[in-house]
Amino acid sequence: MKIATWNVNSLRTRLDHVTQWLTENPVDVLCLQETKVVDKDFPRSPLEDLGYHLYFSGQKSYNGVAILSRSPLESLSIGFSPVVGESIGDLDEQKRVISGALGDLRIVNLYVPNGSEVGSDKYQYKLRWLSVLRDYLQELLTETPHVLVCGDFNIAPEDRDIHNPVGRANHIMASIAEREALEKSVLSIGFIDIFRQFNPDPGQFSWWDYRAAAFVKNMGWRIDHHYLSANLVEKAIACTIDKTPRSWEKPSDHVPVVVELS
DNA sequence: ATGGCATCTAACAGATGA
Repeated sequence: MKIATWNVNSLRTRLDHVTQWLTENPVDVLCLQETKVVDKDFPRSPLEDLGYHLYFSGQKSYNGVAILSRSPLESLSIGFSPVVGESIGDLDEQKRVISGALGDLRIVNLYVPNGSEVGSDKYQYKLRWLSVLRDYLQELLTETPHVLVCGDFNIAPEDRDIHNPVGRANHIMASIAEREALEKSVLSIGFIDIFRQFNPDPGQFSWWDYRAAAFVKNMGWRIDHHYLSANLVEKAIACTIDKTPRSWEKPSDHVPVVVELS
């Protein structure tokens, strides 16, 4: 079974890329972020025609997440509050969390806040959001030991995940507090960054800035991830980054990351 | 280098992204 994650930076703008990629890579599940489309305008037919069931949570202009699955998902859950309760303030207003189950496997699709600049209000929001993510994932782990958490994390976990780590301690997506939050909310409760189980090398990225010809110079960041719960790691066969769509015309700035499970 | 580029909007400039 193959599961992919891809921040498409507007699903409607990238619809041809998504359908082309799915035609060439007929994964079982595709988790999308930054769909930027309200639910009533979600482009259903082109994706259903490829054989996918669609699950989505969108809003106008920003954010938005979706799961495309060849088999129907069970126990669909949108946002943090169905899992952690209503005491999370404004953290479900932005549509960043969707989850569903395939048998005993729970799949969680996340679009972690960007954070803008270190120390900004959006940065504090990102850290608050990650704090609630810990409660959310811990609760899910009590329900099933087989949890896959994927998405755009907007955090490069280590310096080898950045083309040039100089100044990263105060850089958004690599600051000390962000990495500590990722450690506390995901890694410390047993999740494994499965890409690094197969690929230890530097220079492997999932996002390249649109500016300064970053892609052709491979000046990227690895910020899109698949985390597997400890009980799922032994089922992992491969995890790969597909850079191909970044070279297509008018691409997303992110590319798909695919994990294969037995 | 507060640029460089892309996407969105009760748009045509400003917010957001990373």
